[in-house]
Amino acid sequence: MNIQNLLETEVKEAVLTLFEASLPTVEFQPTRKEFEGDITIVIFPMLRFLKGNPVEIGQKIGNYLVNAVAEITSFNVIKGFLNLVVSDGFYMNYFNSIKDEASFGLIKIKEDDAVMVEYSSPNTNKPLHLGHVRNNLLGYAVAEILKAAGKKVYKTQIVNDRGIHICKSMLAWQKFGQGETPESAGLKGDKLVGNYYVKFDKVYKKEIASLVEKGQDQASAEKEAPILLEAQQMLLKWEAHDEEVVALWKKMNQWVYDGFAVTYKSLGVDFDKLYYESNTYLLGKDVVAVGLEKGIFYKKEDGSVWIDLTEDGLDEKIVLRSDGTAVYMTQDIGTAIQRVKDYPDVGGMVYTVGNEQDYHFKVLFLILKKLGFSWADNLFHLSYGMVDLPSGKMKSREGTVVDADDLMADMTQTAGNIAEELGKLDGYSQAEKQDLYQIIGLGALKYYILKVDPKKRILFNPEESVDFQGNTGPFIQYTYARIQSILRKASELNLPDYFGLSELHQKEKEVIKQLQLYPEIIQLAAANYSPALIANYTYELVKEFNSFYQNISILGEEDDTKKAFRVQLSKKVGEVIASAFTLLGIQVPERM
RNA sequence: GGCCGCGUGGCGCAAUUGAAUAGCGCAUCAGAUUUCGGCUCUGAGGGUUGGGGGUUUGAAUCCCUUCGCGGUCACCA
Repeated sequence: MNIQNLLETEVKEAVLTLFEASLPTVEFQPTRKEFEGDITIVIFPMLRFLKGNPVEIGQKIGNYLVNAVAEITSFNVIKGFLNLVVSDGFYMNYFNSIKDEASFGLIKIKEDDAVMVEYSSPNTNKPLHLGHVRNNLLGYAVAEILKAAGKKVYKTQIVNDRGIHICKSMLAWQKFGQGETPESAGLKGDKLVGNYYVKFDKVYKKEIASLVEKGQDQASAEKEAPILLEAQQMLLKWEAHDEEVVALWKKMNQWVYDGFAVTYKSLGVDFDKLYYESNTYLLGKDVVAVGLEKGIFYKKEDGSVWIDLTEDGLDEKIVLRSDGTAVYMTQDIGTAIQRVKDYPDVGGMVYTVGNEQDYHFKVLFLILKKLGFSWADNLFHLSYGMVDLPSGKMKSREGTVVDADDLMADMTQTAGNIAEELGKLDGYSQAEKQDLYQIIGLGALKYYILKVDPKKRILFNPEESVDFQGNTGPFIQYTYARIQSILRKASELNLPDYFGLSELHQKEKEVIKQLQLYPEIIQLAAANYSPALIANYTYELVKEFNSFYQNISILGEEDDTKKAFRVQLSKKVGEVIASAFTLLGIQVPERM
């Protein structure tokens, strides 16, 4: 029970007896540091329900609470703010109640309340890059946060494994590959296939140039370049289930999947269920037929099917081509429905997709709602901004992308260099060091990306992104490691296991107050799909701990009971840091 | 051009639901501690929250307007 829940009913009670008015809610705030008190009640919103001077009202409620609630020892009123001082005993009891709770703040999963979280969803013609990294980190973290808030979660992705872009790399390999394989080339499969995608583009550009030289105009040259026509032929063959093409497609896709598996493993993300576009690209057409009957969609003269969303402030959108084939929207409608068929407990979905598709998802959700699906009210587009480099925008064909594997290797390397300079890892084996560097490097990367609001674009500077100071992953990891060191030392001291203090140091109180927020933060983060909230909370906790650490001696204290308490408090802070970082997909090191 | 998003000290980011003097980190300066573990802590300087107007007891937050940046407006995905 935290103080807020305790006070809410008491305050309502107070207002009822003092002013004969009933309040729907009470507004709480942590008291600002410069004022005396632990929790603050804002009087202003009450003025709508009862008349009077805010200061007087505050005084009266304050008096009432001090008398009625044992945990409130005193109060002061400044303007419309009622600052309450909460007794040390309350915080001590609170801490005792959570100190052995292993899954503090986490809510047990309710099986009947499932969410499907989609993220990653790459194309199978090139390796993952920095943009995917943000996507994966966000999607994974949101999935874990939802779990922590008690939702059953299915992590999924839809693999873009078909289409003209896949045929391009297949064709280039067929023409120029000379049987090269990932083994023979010594390359990850996704890298190898990506190279042929680039190769295709080069040849294609050359062909266009030579056509233009022969007098053709640019636009038609782009459409008639022989290699492009060949790729289109290949797609037709694929759709006709041509054995040879399908075999090649399977082989090369498998190379890519093997490569992705490695990248996902180093990123630390996973999936419960994979969907493949090759299986879903025909879905949705039957639903369109149903919607057409219901009058949700309409048919144009050429046979194409549309939906008119002008009344909703959007425009008209096509859902079926005139030749009867599905478009992107059709597939997404069908896939969403398929997912609920596969997992009937799913009552909502989260789509982790870049903000260039904001409009698409707005339309998709609206269509699903109009089609009358009960779960359509619980769809969320986890939209995020682009990741730019100091050099500008990333473009795959121009080679200005940052490859995900290279990036992680770089971060690990940089973390290693910095740690090496700082020393203190003597006695570690090379393998242990490498492990640690990876934990730190990835911690830096993940925290750097997750701490900012997803909506904002990120300017990613690889050189500056590994930082060990301030609001960074490594700084928090470092604090965690320091706590572990304290615990190791403490375990040699033979401290009493019982403790209970009647008085708390202000810094101890502050740390407990910060711990107290953790369960609320998880709920809030889940409600807002916001890993950033967790990240920034963790940093606040670390700062609070450091201030505590600086101001009072933990192991130097002569009183064993106090020492034991402070060790327990440090331990709990460590646990919450680890717990919060786990939600973000970041590991914490025992030493660093 | 229509629609959507963003704009906060030099830089990078915060700020539940509209609340107290807009916080924090880097960087700069001055101290403290140097105790378990180094990069810990305290303080200072630095802001008309892009500009203008409005609603409100109260606005970074809501409304209008304007400027800047980005995205999107395909029978592509």
